[in-house]
Amino acid sequence: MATISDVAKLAGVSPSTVSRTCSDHPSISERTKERVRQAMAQLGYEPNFQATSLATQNSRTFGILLPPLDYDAYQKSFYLEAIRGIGLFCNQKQYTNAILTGQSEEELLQSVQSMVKSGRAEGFILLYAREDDPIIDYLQSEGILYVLIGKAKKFPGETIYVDNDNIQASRELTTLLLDMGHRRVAYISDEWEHNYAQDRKSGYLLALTEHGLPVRPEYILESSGLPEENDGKLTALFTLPERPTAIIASDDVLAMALERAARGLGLRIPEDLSVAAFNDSLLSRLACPQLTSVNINALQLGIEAASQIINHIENPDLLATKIIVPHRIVERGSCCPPREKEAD
Amino acid sequence: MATISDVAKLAGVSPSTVSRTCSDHPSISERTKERVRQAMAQLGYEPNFQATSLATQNSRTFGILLPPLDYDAYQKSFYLEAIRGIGLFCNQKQYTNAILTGQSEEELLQSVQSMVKSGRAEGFILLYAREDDPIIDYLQSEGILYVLIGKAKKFPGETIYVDNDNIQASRELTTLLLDMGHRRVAYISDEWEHNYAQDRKSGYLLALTEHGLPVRPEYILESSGLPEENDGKLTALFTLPERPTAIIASDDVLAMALERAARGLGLRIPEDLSVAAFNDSLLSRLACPQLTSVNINALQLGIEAASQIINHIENPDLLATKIIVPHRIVERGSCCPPREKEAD
DNA sequence: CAAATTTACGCAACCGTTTTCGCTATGGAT
DNA sequence: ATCCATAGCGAAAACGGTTGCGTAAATTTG
Repeated sequence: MATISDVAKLAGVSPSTVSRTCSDHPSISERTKERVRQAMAQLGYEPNFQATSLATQNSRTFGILLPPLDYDAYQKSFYLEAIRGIGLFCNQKQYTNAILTGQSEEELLQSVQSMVKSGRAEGFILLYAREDDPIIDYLQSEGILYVLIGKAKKFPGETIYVDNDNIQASRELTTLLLDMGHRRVAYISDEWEHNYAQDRKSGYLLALTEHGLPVRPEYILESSGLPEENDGKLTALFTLPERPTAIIASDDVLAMALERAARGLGLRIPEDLSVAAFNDSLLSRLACPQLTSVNINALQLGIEAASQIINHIENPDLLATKIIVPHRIVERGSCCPPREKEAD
Repeated sequence: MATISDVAKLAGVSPSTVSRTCSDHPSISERTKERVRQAMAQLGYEPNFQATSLATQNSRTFGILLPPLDYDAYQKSFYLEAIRGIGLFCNQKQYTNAILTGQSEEELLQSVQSMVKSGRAEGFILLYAREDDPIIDYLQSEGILYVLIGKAKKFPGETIYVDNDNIQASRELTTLLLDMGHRRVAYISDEWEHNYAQDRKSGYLLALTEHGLPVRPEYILESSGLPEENDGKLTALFTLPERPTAIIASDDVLAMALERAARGLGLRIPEDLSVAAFNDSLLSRLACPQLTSVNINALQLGIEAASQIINHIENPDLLATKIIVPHRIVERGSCCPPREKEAD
């Protein structure tokens, strides 16, 4: 690899002049700069990354935190899309990102601490947001920059986060069903630990209230674990004396599991049960009938998160902002008006 | 952040002694080492990463290449699992990984070149393998270390790759169907550009031949693009005078799309059509009936790839090895013996 | 007990940049 | 002609480590 002094020699100048040429310093004449640029091109010179960051004391690198071991979550395309968005933006801005993951929360925390103390990372993007997170506590207490994808619960106001307006999205989705004539709409979520599920529930509740409908606790299912494990609870829901005619799932995967359970009980979709969900993953296109789902623009969530963190790295005194990425309800065949006799 | 001389002062030794203590150099007495270690612990010292890599001329970092823009591929959980495996191993070994992606192949190539020339990466893991890849050409011509997940076609023998035995897996899967009594088994793949699809086809062909069955070209569908776009071809396949009674799909997603198409033509699964696929993603558990699929252990593919690249970074004269990660056929409800009248 | 060896550590050079400071021309003002 | 800015560039000191080499003290050897 060519070094700065190789370039300097070839151009007949000193290393400092080459360095200044790279940053387009005004005190170098255009003539000299041109000579230097030619030499750089000729040698295919690119400044050594470690030397630069040692000298400037910044690493242009941040970590991306995947949630610690959570098998099924990893099946979800959301993370990959977000990562891709982050990667895209990084490449543009000449930043580097490092994926961090661990078997456990402690392992992940250790990696984070190590990245910080060794000066490798200038900040972190958390691909998840949960209520009580030791990692956030650490970052917050050390004053380390981080961006959340999801909603900040613990230190809102002082944390930067990128999210959808999940309340609004859920409200719209619920309203869609209500406007079709449904009066018995259920809500199911699996990841209670992830804050966005709570917002989606809030939006659901809001829409019900706005339409003057009562909130029936038996229509709200908040569980966790593999889809299969919920079959019992789902069966209970669908065999209620007044079973719901429509249901909102906080996730496509959950919706699919739910459809399985419903079909097992002889319910047809959408005739007997309308289903709407979130995330608009490939699944929603593959389901029969295709699933009405809210597209949350995961790619753009990633891009915005990267944009935010880089912006804050370069301008440390910027205030904590909150970015809302738009959503889009994609209507497909899984929702239809309720049958006459079942309408309220 | 504490520096090496902070530690040195506190321990009453020179920086070199601290450095040597870190690497457990034999020429430092155990007594002194202990004093230094205490000082390190007290200050929470961790060597500065950029300084270390500048001095030792190695960055303990490699890049992970996602395939350039390929919308649907990103929906697949394979990449995420592999990334997670890589991340897990990296953290253990104190290595850093950087995700690289781009809108186009050129963009990605540029990022790779930049990583190399700036000394940021010591190697790359390619999460995909395709026939004619300018990136591989570049890496090969510059003698840069890389590990493929998938099968190396262009420079086998000189490239390190981690893969499943796709031929064998496909052969077993096909045999499974043949042993059930199926005689008209079709094969469909979408990603012709990815080499593993070709191995899966080979395994399929092999099994047919071993059972003395003819290869019917009309039973082999190799296409690309979104699942929906294949509907025409699939319809043609299923309305053949002698339509297949079983079908192998190179991917779960494809299998789901295929089931949609089949159901649209009134075929029931598995009674009228047995379906078996690859990848064993969450999808295969969510399908009705659940899908028989080959689990390829994506997590371990990632782990092995990381292990290989780190091993080769640290021992540059190691020979190119080839790692085969075991697969596992997960039998679920989507396959059953053909109905009498349809059996050969 | 002197010589030779080994042990245990420090000095200083180096890795490839950035950046402060200072030097040397040059040109304009006086 | 003298003085002062200013433009344009180089020397050298950081940045925080690693490592070859030198050397004093401790130990072994003859």
